[in-house]
Amino acid sequence: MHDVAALAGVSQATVSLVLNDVSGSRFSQKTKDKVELAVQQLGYRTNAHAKVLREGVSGMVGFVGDVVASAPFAGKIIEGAQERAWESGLLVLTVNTNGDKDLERASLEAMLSYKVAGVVYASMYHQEVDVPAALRGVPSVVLNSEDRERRIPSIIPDEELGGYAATKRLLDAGHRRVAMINIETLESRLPAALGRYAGYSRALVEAGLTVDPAIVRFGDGNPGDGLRYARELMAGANPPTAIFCANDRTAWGAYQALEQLGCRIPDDVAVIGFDNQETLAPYLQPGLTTMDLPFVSMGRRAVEILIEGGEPDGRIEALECALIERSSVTNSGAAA
Amino acid sequence: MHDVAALAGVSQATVSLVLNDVSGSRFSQKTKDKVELAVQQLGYRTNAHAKVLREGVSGMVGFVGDVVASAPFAGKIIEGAQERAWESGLLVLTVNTNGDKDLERASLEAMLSYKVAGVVYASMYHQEVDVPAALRGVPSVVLNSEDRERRIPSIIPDEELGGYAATKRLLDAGHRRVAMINIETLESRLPAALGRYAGYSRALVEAGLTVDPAIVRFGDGNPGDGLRYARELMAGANPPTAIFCANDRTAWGAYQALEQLGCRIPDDVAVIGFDNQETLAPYLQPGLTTMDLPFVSMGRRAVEILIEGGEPDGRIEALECALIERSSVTNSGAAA
DNA sequence: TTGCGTTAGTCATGCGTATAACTAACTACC
DNA sequence: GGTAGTTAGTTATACGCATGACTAACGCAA
Repeated sequence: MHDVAALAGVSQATVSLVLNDVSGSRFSQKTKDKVELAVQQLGYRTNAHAKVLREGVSGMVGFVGDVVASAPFAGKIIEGAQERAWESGLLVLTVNTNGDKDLERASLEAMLSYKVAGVVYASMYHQEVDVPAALRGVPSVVLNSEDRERRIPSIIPDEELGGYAATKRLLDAGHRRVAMINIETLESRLPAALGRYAGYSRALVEAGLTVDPAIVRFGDGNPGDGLRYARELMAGANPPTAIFCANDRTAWGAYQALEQLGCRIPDDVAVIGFDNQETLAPYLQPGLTTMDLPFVSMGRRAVEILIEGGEPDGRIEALECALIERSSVTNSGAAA
Repeated sequence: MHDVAALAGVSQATVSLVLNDVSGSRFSQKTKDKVELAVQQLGYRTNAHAKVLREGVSGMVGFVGDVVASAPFAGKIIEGAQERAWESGLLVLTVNTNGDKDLERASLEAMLSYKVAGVVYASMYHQEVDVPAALRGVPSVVLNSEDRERRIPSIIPDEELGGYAATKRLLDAGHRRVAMINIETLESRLPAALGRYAGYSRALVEAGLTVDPAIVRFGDGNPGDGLRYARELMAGANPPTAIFCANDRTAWGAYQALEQLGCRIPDDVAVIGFDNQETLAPYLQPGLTTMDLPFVSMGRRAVEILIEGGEPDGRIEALECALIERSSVTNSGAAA
């Protein structure tokens, strides 16, 4: 900046004031032009660190996740976070800890050294999470998990509402006998399994039906169990006309079972999935109607809370899952 | 740091020297302890910006990608980059431009303001890419693409070698009639399609065979075309005993065709895929043997080049794809 | 002429750190 | 007891920027 000032024949202060277009101090157009020209010629770029040093707060937010990269949704969450951050002129510092607590501590430390405006703490595999002590006093948000101590706001997908919407979609199509193949036993306390099942129950009850244990199964989330349990369900005394699979891989297995049995989807049996797995759901025959998890929105919302910077509380925000219509559920009227 | 010094009853310089454990200057254990204690009590954390300001270079690297987050591999590349960066104590500043050139320019500008040690420029959809002018003079690497002007090193997967390895795997199992279903026409210039086909050809030629156009097809990379073309191939006069599908989705379609025809995999017909799509390949019946793209390694290698900081040249580094054995190819001996 | 307001800038300072250059006190040796 | 060498620290400075306080030059009214 001193170089620019020298070349333009003005003081460093003038350069700063002109470049930041500070209101209140007026400069002649001639001076402004000289400065701009010198900036061009020197290829000058401001030093963000000096600015931060002076102003005390940087234009960055931190994102630390224990996500294994293979999780296909990790990228979406990060993208949402980064997108929202940039809208406020912030950059995102990303760290992936793969569950390594030492790395987590160290990288968090590094981020805080860089005076990040806040930290998104994304933990993918635990319902309740212990937020690192270092985050005390730093604006932070827990993503896809919940702060065990309820001090920090958390963002999660609304699994219950998603299960409700999926089931209701089947009921609205006229089905009265709706089975569910879940992805875990309820004892596992997996929030996805719990929530989706709760939504399923609520939708049935609202429609004046009851949950019939004879047509509820708990698999492992893979196609093998989808195949096995769908076959079982269809072989039962009073087989369902629709199956709600708690994830798309399970639905894939159900497709295989139904094909083997000669059942047409959606005419004989409707199927609905969950997760909207993009490498799978669109390519099943017929295309799988399923629930989309709001990963991008979750990333966005997390950063937004950081930016809003209100008083931190332990509230949990559940974001809605969108119904993705394809062709595995008929549009109206009863089936079978 | 002045506060720490005051509390410990020493000078700020002493604190700095003790904390950085500077060799050459010896301090009494007593002084060191006093400093450590004061640091603890105050919860002092060094200000990275002041450090950068003084030293001129920050502990961050930039990662800018035009990747849509849905690309399941984006996360892997970023993870690899971040992992390698952290091994050298660097943090990664991530930006996802979704192809928006203005955003790209602006965020690059911001990164450079933060004095990043280098920039990884990841572009997913073009073979040749115009590297932004701002990257002149900044250590940078082009990832999964090539600098049109050949000034900056590029990292890509070795598609040709992958195609070769996949085909050779089939030949080694005893197959002499190996078909290929590609994912694009060669005219599309898609490097993946081109390279995988080239590898396929080379393997055949090396084995003393020739490429028979009668058993080569060009699909769209989706299961539909896999199904269609596999059926066509098997209906031909001299059907193949093995099919190399240039991606896993296509292989999925091929599985469907073979099932419909009553062919057993791998005994009647062997199938090999490409991409090692984790939501698909392990769940096909039988598990799909396929080639894994080295995304994590590519991310790692890109940052490594930045760190090595040699004289930049336009060399292209192609990283090897690993063969993932599952059960769609027999281990030895001829088939059919 | 004096005094005051306006315009167009400049000066000086501090943010927090690392380090070259310096110093004070002590030890060892003749 | 004087001097050189060592130990254990301190002082001062610069990195690049933003900004409150200041100033020089000019116009204009009384």
